[in-house]
Amino acid sequence: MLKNKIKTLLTIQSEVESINSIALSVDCVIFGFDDNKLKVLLIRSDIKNFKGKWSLLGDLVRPDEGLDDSAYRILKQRTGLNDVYLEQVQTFGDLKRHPAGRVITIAYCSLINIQHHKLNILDNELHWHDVNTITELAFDHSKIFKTCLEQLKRRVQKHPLALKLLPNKFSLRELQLLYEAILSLKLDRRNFRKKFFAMDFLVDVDEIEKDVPHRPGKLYKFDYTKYERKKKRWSGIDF
Amino acid sequence: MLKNKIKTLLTIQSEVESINSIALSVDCVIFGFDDNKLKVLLIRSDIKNFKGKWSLLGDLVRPDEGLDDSAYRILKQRTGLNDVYLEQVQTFGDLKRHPAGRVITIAYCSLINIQHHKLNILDNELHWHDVNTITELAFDHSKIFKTCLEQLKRRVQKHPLALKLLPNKFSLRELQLLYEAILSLKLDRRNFRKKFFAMDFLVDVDEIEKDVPHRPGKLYKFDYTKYERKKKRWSGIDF
DNA sequence: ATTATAAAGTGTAACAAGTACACAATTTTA
DNA sequence: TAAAATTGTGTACTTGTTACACTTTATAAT
Repeated sequence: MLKNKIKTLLTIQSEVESINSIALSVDCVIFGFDDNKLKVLLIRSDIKNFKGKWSLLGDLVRPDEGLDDSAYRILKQRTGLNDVYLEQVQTFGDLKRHPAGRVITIAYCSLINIQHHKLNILDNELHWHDVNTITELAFDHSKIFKTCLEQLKRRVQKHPLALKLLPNKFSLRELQLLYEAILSLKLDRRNFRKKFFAMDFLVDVDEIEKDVPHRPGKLYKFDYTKYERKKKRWSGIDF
Repeated sequence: MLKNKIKTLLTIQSEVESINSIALSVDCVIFGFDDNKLKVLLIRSDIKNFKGKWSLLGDLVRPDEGLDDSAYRILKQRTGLNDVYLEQVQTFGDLKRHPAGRVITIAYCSLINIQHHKLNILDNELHWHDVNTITELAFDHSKIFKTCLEQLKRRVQKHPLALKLLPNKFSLRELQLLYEAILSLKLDRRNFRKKFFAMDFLVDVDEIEKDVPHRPGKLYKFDYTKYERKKKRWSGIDF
């Protein structure tokens, strides 16, 4: 009996090594916007080789969950948020990327509103980092982060994604500072406003900014319904 | 001692069951251009559930090979070609996408010159299909194919990828027919030529078309070196 | 040889989109 | 009440995109 059990287990061991020895994880690049800076949420690595280094938030994919579900689970666990913007970006599978063996990871990009009332980063191993001060991260996370940031830069120029980083109501100054932070460049205020108004997705909520040490600006919200309608009407080649 | 061994093996068993029971494959969407039509290379599925259905070319990723390497291996095996354009597109991991269990797959898009002298599709289970006549494919391959085709449409508008589908020397008519096939629209000949010449990457090879039943056009080749140089100079936000 | 056919090769005007740029009005703070 | 900070607004210029027609050159058919 015992001999049999050992035999079975040895078979499994060999399967692990020969067939199934690729593990699969998801890593999330979670962006936020605070203090007029684009930030990314990182956690201190607890893995021996990278002790003390910062890393992306990730976990192994469970055999019974979809890939997106896995990313949503990680986000929910770490931020408490449920309905967030999430997009798969790229899969990374270099042979040596993980010291524990062959682990390939699917990178997701997430955009969250850092001021969201439900957002609570309790874990003090977690920290929001200015994207411009990111240097070395654990594993190949620098590469993953760079890839996601570049994709974000590309995407915000064609889609109104960036708004996911702002509160529901925002001023045009906030919106412009956000774009400037993401793209790391200065934009012309008049042209920026003209462009956004021309899109016709901003709704004047008839309120003004509070607690600003200067003339307050009007607040707007983004009409996602209108946007989705218009997007469908284009349907075809899109960017 | 024995007890210890069993313990180790049991740990491994539990890892297999809880963590590691996801298999990983690569599927290639291989595009070609022939008879003024955009084509995709498919193979008849040998899997029971999809007997007779066409499917993309894929294989399991080996534990000791990189993801791109895996895709290159598949291409080499099936087409005999070595240096082809390859790009990772997206990873698909729906729970029920494969009848044999949990298999997640990384989709690659490849562009090859169908007239390449080294290209030989010996296997008669392989066939080039007009992309416009693709209906139902095995597994979730219709979805994967659609995703890759859409990405191709987007990419060719900003990058000169499509040229990988043509022979080294080509006429402007061939080039335009190629773009029209990919984007499924008609383009204005004068504007098309103007745009391409303005890019300044086409080199007149001082030859003309042969065996065409009309006035032959000049042949050009694409200056990749010049293109790469210019691309680096933009380096920053790119599409 | 002559003619029909098929596509090559070429430029300009109209329109749309993007950029550069300056001043008066409003609110807070000192 | 003056200074600071930012809102709010329009126009001229430049660049890119689209629409559009005729002459030339080679082949194929008669």
